[in-house]
Amino acid sequence: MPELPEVETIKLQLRENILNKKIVKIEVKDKRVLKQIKPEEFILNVEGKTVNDIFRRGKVLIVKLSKDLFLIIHLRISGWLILGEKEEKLARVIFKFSHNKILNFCDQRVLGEIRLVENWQNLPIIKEMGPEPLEIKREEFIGLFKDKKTKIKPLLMDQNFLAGVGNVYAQESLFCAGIHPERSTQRLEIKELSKLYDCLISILKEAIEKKGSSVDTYRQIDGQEGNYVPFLKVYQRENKPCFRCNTPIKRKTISGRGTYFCPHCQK
DNA sequence: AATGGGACCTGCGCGC
DNA sequence: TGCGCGCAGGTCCCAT
Repeated sequence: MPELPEVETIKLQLRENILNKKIVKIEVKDKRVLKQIKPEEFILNVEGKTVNDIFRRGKVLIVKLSKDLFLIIHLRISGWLILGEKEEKLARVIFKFSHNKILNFCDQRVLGEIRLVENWQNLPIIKEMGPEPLEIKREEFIGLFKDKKTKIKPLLMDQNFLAGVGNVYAQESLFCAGIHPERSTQRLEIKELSKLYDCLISILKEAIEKKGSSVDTYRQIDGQEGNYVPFLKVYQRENKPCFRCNTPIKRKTISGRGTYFCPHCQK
C-alpha cells in the first residue's frame, strides 16, 4: 500500500530531518524485519554511522550511511516510519539520532523489511526493477508494452515492468484512462496507452503533492495521514456512483487482488 | 510466458 | 458476548 507517492513523501520528509545526522543507538524490537542479518551484527554495523543520502527506487527506500553502507527499507503492506521524540508502540526497529530524534520503523503485519548492504544495485529487487514512471518519456512508456500480452492491471503492478505502481494507483490510473483493468495489453491502441501515461503521471504527481494516501496504516513521518484519499475515484468505492457516469462502481478480484472499476466507462 | 495459488503476517469486521 | 473465518495487499516462490 505504500506505493511510489507514499515512499516519495517519506523520502522527502526524511531528507529534511535526518540528513547528515548520526545514528547513536539502535533497538531491534522484532528481529523478523531484519533480513539476512542478525540483530547484533546490524546494531554493530549501523550504530555510529551518519546518514549521507536518502533516495528511492520504486517502493524501496535507500538510506546511504557513512562507510558506504546502505539501509534498504521496504514497507511492503503495513509499514510506516515515524520520526519523533518517543518510541512508538508498533515499532519493530528504532533508530536514535544524535539530535535526539527517534526514527521508528513501525509495521503492523511484520511483512516489511530492512536490509544492510554494500551494493544496493546488486539486490535482485533493484536489479530487475522496471523504469521509474516519473522519469520516462511517453514513447518509452508506450514501448514497454511491446510484445506484452497480459491483462493491463497486473502488468502495471508488476515491479519488473514498471517501478512503484501498486494496487491503488493502478486502479486509479486505469479509471482515469477509461481502460478496463482486464483488457489485454495486445488490444490497447497507442492512443489509449498515451492517455494512460498522462493519467498515471498526473495521478502520481498529485498524490505526491497531497503527501500520499492513508488507505491503511501509512502515515507521514510526523504521524499525520496523507491527504490523497478524498481524491481517489474508484478505490474502495464499491456500489457507489461513478463520478463520470453514475454507474455503480464494481469490485472484482483480478489476479488475486481486489479491483474497483466502472463497468460502464472503462472499456 | 502467463497465470494461479500459497506463504509470509496481524487486525478488523462479519456471520452465527 | 464470543468465536472462527475471510479478507486486506507487496513480494517471492512453486506449479501448471
